[in-house]
Amino acid sequence: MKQQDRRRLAGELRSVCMRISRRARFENVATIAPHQFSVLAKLDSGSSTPRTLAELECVSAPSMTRTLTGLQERGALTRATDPQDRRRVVVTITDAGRRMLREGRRSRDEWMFERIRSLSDEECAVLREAQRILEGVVAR
Amino acid sequence: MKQQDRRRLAGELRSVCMRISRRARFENVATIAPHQFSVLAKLDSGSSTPRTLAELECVSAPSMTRTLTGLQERGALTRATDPQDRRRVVVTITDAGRRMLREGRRSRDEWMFERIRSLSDEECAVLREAQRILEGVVAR
DNA sequence: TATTGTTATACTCTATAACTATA
DNA sequence: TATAGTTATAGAGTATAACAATA
Repeated sequence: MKQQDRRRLAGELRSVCMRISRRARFENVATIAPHQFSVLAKLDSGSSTPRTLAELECVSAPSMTRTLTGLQERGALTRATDPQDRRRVVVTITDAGRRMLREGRRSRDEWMFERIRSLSDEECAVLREAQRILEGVVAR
Repeated sequence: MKQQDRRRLAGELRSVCMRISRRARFENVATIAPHQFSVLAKLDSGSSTPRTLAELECVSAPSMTRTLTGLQERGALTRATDPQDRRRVVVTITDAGRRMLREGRRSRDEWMFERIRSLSDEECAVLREAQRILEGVVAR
């Protein structure tokens, strides 16, 4: 495939991903905001600290403090000072947080599922393969 | 493909589209914000009014007023009262606005292109086909 | 009286700078 | 003196309510 064609493919793929992303976000009834959702997803695979979370999410430390406070007020996580280094705070997801995460996922996926279900098996196979390739692309 | 598998595919596709969307947005050097970019893209295919643009963009009328004012201050568009119905304002993109739009597109697409260029021809073919299917999905 | 657009005001999420506690 | 986290404050972008101009 020529470089020119790849450039066009890149542009069109980027565009369609953005539109899907936008609609899956807008057209759902999520009770949890995107930035909160993203933090809970990180915490679901293990406890962390505010600083680490801020770096992973590409936001400032004060922004993360605020996000964590909001989630804590809703009972989605706990904050505890690390006994080893008492400057540090260990953030841990709660069962309620896991429920919010699950509900958020379900809500977002519903939009996509409604549009996938009417496709042919062949089309789904292409999308499955594309998803695998894109996982590699985004991992870089 | 079983319903269960489709549901999982939907979730994973939605997720990877969001991550791509997020990174293509964050990791670019765009001089134009996403909501401004989106409005200019609409105007590029023809003049419009604040109200229509607000509805297309799913934002309130005052928000659109603000966005338009910002773009106008940067010389990206003009506002003129409609002589037929003097309550209405006709918004038109300028040449400077078209240049911003082009530059914004180039900047966003660059991230994706850098990751597409090292794929095999076969992988690109799958992505091309997937893009076509996803265009249909998002059109609904 | 209804419609189009803007202004007034407030809320949320973001950032940088200043501060506190601990190492 | 350096680091982790929070608080203070300000700047975007958003919304609803109130307003002016026009139909």
